[in-house]
Amino acid sequence: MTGEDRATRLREAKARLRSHLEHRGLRSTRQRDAVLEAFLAADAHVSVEELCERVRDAHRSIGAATVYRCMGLFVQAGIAKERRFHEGRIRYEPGVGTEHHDHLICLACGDIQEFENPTIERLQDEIAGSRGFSVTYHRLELYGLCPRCKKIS
Amino acid sequence: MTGEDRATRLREAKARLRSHLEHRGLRSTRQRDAVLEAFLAADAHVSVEELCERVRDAHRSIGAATVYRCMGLFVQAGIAKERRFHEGRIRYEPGVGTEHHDHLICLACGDIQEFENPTIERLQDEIAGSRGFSVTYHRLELYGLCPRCKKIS
DNA sequence: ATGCTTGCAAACGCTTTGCATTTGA
DNA sequence: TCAAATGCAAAGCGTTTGCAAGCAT
Repeated sequence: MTGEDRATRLREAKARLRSHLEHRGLRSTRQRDAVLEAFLAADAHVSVEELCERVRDAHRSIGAATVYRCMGLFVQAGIAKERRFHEGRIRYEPGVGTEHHDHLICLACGDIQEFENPTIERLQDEIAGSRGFSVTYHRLELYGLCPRCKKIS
Repeated sequence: MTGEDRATRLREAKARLRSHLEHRGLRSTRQRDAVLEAFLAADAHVSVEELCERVRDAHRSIGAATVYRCMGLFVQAGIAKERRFHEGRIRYEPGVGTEHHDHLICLACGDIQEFENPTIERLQDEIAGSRGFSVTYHRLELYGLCPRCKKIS
């Protein structure tokens, strides 16, 4: 991602947050700003723990509860998407400026890559449709070893 | 599943457990037998909580810890497979006499259906391969509304 | 008799919640 | 001003673990 992309994404995310807050009579706070900046500056798929550390660099003594509450808010505002991989804890990825995608996860180093495959998407819809299901969302995760970890082991 | 299938599965599962235990110097206990019977008698995708209730019918005052330990043992013995859907808690499905499959889950009633699609499997391998990943296992879950719940809502 | 198993309760890790206090509009 | 937001600590939830007592071999 280029610096301009990042700047655009930040601007758009801030705009969405502002509108979401105004629309609901909620308030803009320094904590929310700090969490948003930390979230967008981090890699995709940050955990709350990682986010807390990052936020504390800018804003001493922010509570984990606040980070959780912020992220919940961002999800509602469409700024963040929640993901739960095999480890169980929640990770967040940007919800603006990203297309739908699935994940490839290295069990050794934890690396997470994204991919997208229209054929799989279509087949999923066909399978669901043939059983009368309407799909709200799906989860497709491939777990294994990335090239580097495969070599080491 | 017919009665004979069930009987066959039960027999095979017991044999596997026995051999697993002997092989490791572990012991056969009434609790392990009771949990195995309850597990195989239950629907696929039972939670530990459901399993505890069922086991208690046969064996009063069995601890949840024991059920957790039994299921861990059964997974090691290849008798059970662990699944974690959106709710977070562990569910188990039979590991003997079942083919690999993915899941279709109704968000309203919790119904879980199984499906299998060779084309999707192949595409997954291609995607992983093209990035140098070797896949150990995957997770494909389609969440939505089953025909019945779609009608009601 | 030995040491694997059990059941209980306590500990766990992550997330949510209650509440007094602070803060933004 | 005054409801919304924060920070802390406590509670929640499903799961795991330590330990003394029980039981299979």
